[in-house]
Amino acid sequence: MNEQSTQLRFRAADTLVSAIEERIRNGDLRAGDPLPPEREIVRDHGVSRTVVREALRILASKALITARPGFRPVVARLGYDAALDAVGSVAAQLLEQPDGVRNLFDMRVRIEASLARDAAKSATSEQIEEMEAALEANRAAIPDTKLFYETDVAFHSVLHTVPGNPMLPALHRAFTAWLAPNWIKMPRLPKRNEINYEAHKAIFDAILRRDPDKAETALRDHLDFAWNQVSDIIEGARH
Amino acid sequence: MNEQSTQLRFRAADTLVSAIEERIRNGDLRAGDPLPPEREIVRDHGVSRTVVREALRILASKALITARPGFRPVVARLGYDAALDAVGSVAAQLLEQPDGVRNLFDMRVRIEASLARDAAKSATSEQIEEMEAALEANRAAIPDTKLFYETDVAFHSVLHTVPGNPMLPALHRAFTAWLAPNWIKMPRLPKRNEINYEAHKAIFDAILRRDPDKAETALRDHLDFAWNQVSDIIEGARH
DNA sequence: AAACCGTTTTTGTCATACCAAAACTGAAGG
DNA sequence: CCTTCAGTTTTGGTATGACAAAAACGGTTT
Repeated sequence: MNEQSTQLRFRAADTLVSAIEERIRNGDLRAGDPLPPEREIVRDHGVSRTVVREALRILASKALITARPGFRPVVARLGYDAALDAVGSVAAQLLEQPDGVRNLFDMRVRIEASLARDAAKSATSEQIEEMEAALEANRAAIPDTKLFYETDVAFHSVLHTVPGNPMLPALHRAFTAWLAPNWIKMPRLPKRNEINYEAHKAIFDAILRRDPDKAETALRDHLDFAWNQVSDIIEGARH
Repeated sequence: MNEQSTQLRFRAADTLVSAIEERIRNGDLRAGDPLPPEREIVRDHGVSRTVVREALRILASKALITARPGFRPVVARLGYDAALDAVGSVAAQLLEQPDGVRNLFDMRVRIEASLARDAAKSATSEQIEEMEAALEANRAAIPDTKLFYETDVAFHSVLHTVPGNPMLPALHRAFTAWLAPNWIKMPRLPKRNEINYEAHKAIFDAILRRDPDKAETALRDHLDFAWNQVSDIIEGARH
C-alpha cells in the first residue's frame, strides 16, 4: 500500500487536481455538489491526505470549488463573477505597484469610453429607458451621499449591459470593488454629487442624441474629474 | 509545544500567508530571494509542516512566490505579466463557457479600438516610426506564414505601448496567449496574410492621417475579419 | 413540522518518518 | 585561482497515524 515513489517532476497534487477537474468538467460532479470527503478521495486515488488537501487548495485558487473553513468544499458555479473574485487577491498586488491605481483606472476609462460610444450608436429604447430611470434615481439621491454613491454605480452599470457581453457587468463590479478602498476616502458632499449628476446627465443626453463622440468625451470628462479628486489622496497614502 | 487548538473560523495557513505577505511587503524578503526552508518556517511560527505547505500553495496562487516542484520557492518579482500568468488558469475556465471566446475577444476589440483612437490622436513621431517599422517587417513576412503571425502580433503590440500604461502590453500578451489555441487552428495562407497586411496598413495610414474614427473602424474591420475566420472553427470544436 | 440532543463524520492540525532530488562541501585536477 | 566531481547534508514531496472541535446526521420530543 505504501506508494512512496516520490519526486518525479510533477506533484501528486497536480495530477489529482486534473482528475477532479475532469470529473467537474464531464458533469460527474455538478455545480453546488459537495466534494467527497477527503478520506474518500484518499481511498479512491491512493494518495495521502496531505496531497488531497493541497489539491483542494489549488482547486479553490482556480475558482473551481469554494472552500469555507470547516465546511465541505462545494463545486463552484463557474461564472465571470466568481472568476474575477478569484483573481481579486492578485489584483490587489497590482494596485500596490507604482501607479497601480492610475493604470487600472485608465483601463476602466478605456472600457467605459467604448461603452459610451456603443450606447450612443446602438442602445435600444428599452436600454435607454433603463438609463433614464437610473439617472432619475441618481438625481433623487443627491442629498443622500451614501445612496448617491450606490445610484452612481448603478448608472454606470447600466452602460455595461448594453453590448450584451456578460463579462462587462462582472468586470464593472470587479473594478468597483477593487477601486472602492480609494474611492470611499473621497470627500462626498451634496455639492459634489450635484456636479457628478450633471455629468451623468451630459453622458445620457449625448447618448440620447446618438452622438458617440460627445458621449465619449462627456464620460471621459466625468471620470477625469473623479480621478482628480482621488489622485491627491492616493499620493498622500503612498507609504 | 502541542498547540492543537484547532478550528476557530480561519485557517492557520491563512494567518501564515499574511505573515509572509507582510515580510515580502516590508522588504524583509526581497524579489528573487528564496524563502526559508519549510522546517525553519515551522520552527519560527510554531505551526506544522502541513500548514506551511498549504500557505506556500496559497502564496503561489497569489503570484507572490513561484514554486517549481522540488525547488525552493522564491519571492516573485510581482509585475503585470506575472499577475496575468497567475490568473491564466481561471481565464481558461472562462473560455470554456458558452461564448467565452467571443466575449473575451470582444473585450480585446474594445481595448484595441480605444488604442487605435489614442494612437491617431496622440502618438509621438517615435511611436509612429516604430509602427512603420513593425508594418514593414509584417509586409516582408507575407510569404512566411509562421513569421507573419509573429510580426502580426508585434504590430498590434506596438499599439499597446502608445499610452504608456504598462498594463496594456501585459494584457495584450495575455490575450494573445489565451486566444492562441483557437487562433493557430485558423488556416494561414499567403493570400490571407496579404489581406491582413493591407488591414494593418489601413490602420497605420489612418493613424498617420490623425483620423481617430477611421483608425477605429479600420481596426474593428480587421479584427472582425479575423473573428469570422475562427468563429466557424470554434463552433465545430464545441464539445 | 420544528426544536432539541446525542452520536458519528469530517475537517483542521500536529508529529514523525522516509525517499529522492537539490544544495552544499571539499578534495582532486587543470 | 578556478573548475570538476564525488560525498555529505539539507530540503521538498509524500505517507501514516492521531486527536480536538466543529459539522452533519438521526432520532426523539414538543
